[in-house]
Amino acid sequence: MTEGKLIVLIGPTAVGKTSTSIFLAQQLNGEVVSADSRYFYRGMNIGTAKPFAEEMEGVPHHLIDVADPDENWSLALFQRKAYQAIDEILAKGKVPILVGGTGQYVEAITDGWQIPKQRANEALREELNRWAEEVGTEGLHQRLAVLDPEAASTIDHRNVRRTIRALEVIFLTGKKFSDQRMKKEPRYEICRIGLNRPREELYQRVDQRIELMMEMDLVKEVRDLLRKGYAYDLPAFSAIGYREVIQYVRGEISKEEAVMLIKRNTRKFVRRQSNWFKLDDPAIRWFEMGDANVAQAILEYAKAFL
RNA sequence: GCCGAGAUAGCUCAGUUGGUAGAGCACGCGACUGAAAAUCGCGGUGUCGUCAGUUCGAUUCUGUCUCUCGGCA
Repeated sequence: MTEGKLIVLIGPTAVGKTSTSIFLAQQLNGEVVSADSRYFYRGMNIGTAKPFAEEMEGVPHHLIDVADPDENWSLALFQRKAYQAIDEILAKGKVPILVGGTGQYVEAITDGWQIPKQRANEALREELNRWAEEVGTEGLHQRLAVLDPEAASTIDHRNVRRTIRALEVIFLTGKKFSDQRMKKEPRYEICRIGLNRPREELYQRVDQRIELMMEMDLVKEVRDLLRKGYAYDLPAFSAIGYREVIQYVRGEISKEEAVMLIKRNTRKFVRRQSNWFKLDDPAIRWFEMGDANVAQAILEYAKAFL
């Protein structure tokens, strides 16, 4: 028994999710729930390509500008807030449209992820990081292999970050990480709509978008954030565009290098995103954004689902 | 015009005491459960500038030509 119908719009950065989602919401009496890990943060607008208020054309958006850059959001917190937003929209008799972006976050909703309850513990993470420097990442991973062989087998031995998270959960809960990480039936009946474009075209759009970001003065946006007192090494500033501009602002690289790096890293990001949303996934109905009347075709498909 | 250095993967370059080659980046693929725009793994890629000589065998040695970059006129 699901709690309602959910439309999920997925696809890589710069494919055209924003305009499609707003069009769908207008046509279907819907509201947008963002599944983009960088839209949470207030003041991070240009570099994240966050939709502007005018662009939204009155369509309500959820989970955008809900935190300051020094508040650390997470998968579990996102999941809770997203469920809440979706349920509220359904209660109003409207159509929720989840739009992302962040593959892990989308999947947590669409695949009913049961996330280990243990929250992040910075002190322990620091301690484990120091330990990793002593015994090496291999040593850390071997420790995990002893405590939770199943988790160890799914985490690469050189991936310190994921190894540390698994150890953190085990140390703090006294239970295996692999036993606390599960999937249940999704809470909603889901219609997955994938937006696609040829890679080459996507890369071109990415490059153009980045030039535009520089014209809109991303550098000033970053300077303003730092001037407000936010530390340059906040997790939120690991976002593409921000970390490179921060390097530039701190005099570590030239502006040209920063732009080049932003382009390069965004392309890599496109590829990593494509890993979550696969073209041969039978659960996703893909639409080519270059085609004529795509928006109409997507609308028809969504209507048939509802 | 002369002298010197160079020409090897899409790019920057390494290398082969002669047995047809390898790094980084780019590019492609994959993992992902409270940092995820994060973090990490796997994989191709080549007439080794031209023509000739020496050699069983040349990308490697010799000569030649072409081009590039320095310096000197």
